[in-house]
Amino acid sequence: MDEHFAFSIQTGSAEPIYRQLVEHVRRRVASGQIRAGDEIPSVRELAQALAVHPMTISKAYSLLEAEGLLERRRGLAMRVAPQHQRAQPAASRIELLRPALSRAAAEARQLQLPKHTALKLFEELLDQDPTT
Amino acid sequence: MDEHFAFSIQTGSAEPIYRQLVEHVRRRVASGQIRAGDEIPSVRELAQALAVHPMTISKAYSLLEAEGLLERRRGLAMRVAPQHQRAQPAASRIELLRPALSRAAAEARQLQLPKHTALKLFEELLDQDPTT
Amino acid sequence: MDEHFAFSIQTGSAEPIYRQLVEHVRRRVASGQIRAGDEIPSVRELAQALAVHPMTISKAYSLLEAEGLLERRRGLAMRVAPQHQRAQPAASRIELLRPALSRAAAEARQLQLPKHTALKLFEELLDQDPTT
Amino acid sequence: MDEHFAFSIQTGSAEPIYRQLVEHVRRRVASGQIRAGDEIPSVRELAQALAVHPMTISKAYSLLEAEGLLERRRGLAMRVAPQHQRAQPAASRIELLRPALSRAAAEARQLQLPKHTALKLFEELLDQDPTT
DNA sequence: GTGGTCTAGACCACT
DNA sequence: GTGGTCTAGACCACC
Repeated sequence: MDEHFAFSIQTGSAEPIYRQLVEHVRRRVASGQIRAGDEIPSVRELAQALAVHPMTISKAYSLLEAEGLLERRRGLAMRVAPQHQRAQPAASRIELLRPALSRAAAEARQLQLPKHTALKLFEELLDQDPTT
Repeated sequence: MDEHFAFSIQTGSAEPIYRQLVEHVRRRVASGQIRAGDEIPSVRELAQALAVHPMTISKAYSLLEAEGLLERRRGLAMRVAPQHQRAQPAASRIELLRPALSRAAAEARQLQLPKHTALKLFEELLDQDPTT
Repeated sequence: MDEHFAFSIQTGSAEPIYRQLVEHVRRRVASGQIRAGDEIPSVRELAQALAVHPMTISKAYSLLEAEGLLERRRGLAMRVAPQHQRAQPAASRIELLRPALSRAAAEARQLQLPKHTALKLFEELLDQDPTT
Repeated sequence: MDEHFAFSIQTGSAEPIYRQLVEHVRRRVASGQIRAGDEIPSVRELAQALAVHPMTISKAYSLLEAEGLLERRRGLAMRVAPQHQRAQPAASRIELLRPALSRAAAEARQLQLPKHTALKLFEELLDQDPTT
């Protein structure tokens, strides 16, 4: 299962690990890569796989549970809440992209970069190898 | 002079004030809006204008000095290092945009958004009111 | 651990405490007394041991991180960057001595002291009790 | 006269300009390069030559006057106090070198450099071009 | 006037 | 527990 999930985190990043996990899961669910009812890796399992403190994983899962995306089942692995909305339409998913893109746009303006230059870079980056 | 500089910070942001300042100045210099040799506002002056503690400003300035962008002159206002590269060409400035845009691209991929959808949003955001 | 580290500072000195710490750590690492991967004392711990404000320690550590010598790990103690050059060979360490010695040489010349006189004094001082 | 004096200061140094001047003069007098009765450049003259604020020069001169090395004469240029001890013997001059050399020795010990290595570097530096 | 250093202490975020 | 950020304010040094 770990392999299908392919959680990836960057310990050196400015973004805290638990938040990287939360947003990662949100996007996976929104895009339909993880579906309602799917089990997710246990805290310990994932903690070991990512070489992270279990409490960090736990915190992320708790937040996702609080927002109703995950569901805790006593003695069993957590799973994506069945009643949770499945893959959202692109029109809705796009809103999850807005914050990051809005920030990039603000920086581009401050740098006084021509619009086409910024767009060209973005297009290149969208085409890149997903591991980068 | 404050008006020409128009430093802007957001106190509620997750990004620390001192770092907002650092990156703000970097972009201003890279885009040529502040040029080599220009004096920057004094610590106290800017602190008062932004309603921030002087040490916060000082910390930002110190970091910019450490990276060679600002120059300290004892007893005088700091200024952009004269030997510093002036306004960088777009080809170079674009590199300052890459991190933010790279992150947005990664998110777009995770959301499995069609390329043109992401590009369209970015284009819209680039056209927006430069309130940031 | 404090004892092994034996950080020493002089509060009365003209050199600021945080800089004394920075250079102390640099030399310890260069000489191999502290090695890549070693943890350094926590900010609070060292602050208490030296009877100094924690922020002063923090400032020193931040500078060492900025130059890539220390590595920050969120929620954990900082440590010497693993990828950092371990103990440097004498040929390289000597460069860290050059500034202080260069200054002394300039003064000796201005004083028009015979070379052997200056050298003799230096030799004596090198033999002295390492109280510093 | 400026040429014979050849005051040299480094504005980028950590040592304040006024102190560089004070110690420069002390060493020149101690070594006999400037003798009792010699006139020194006026504040304005030297300030212009060094591109430094006149008050900085004035502060240095005042300190030297306070320690009895210089003498103020109304309406005339300051001069080295006639009663001031002329060139001091090497045995005495060496004491002026001790602080800088002591510091270098302490650093050499912390770097765990072999004695002969440090001595060799010092010897090289003593032989170097005085302008360095 | 300029910036620098340090202290005291609150509050936050992360592991 | 770890470090980070910020404020309030004192005191110093320099120009």
